[in-house]
Amino acid sequence: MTKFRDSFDIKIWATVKSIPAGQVMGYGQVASVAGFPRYSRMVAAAMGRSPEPLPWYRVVKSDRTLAFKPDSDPYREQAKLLKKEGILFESNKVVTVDPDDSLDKVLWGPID
DNA sequence: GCCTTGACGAGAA
DNA sequence: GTTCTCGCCAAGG
Repeated sequence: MTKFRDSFDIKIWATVKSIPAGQVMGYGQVASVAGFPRYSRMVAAAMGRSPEPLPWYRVVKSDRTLAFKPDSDPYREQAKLLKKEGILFESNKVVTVDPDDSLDKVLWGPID
């Protein structure tokens, strides 16, 4: 018998892993895409429980700032990984290569 | 069973 | 720009 959390975690992990490099998603967005609207807070908990390394650093808050405290180690860790993906910062906010960051564009590519 | 806690989200002042 | 309040939902004490 599967607990709610088990199936939830699986979906969340799958969704996080589906985020393209150089692209970021909000917690609420991840939850929604995974099929669990309004479970933004649980997304954070699910990531902490992940048995395998996830691109968790591609998940940021809805206002595009990082979820950790700016002076914490995890914050610096995430910032480092993001930069490695080509994502930069501006006033503590992540900046993707596409300001209009729609996943469609990333997945389908720019339409000439 | 109640209260607090979160890697949250959104809106108001 | 900041700080507060409220909504959200499972987990842990």
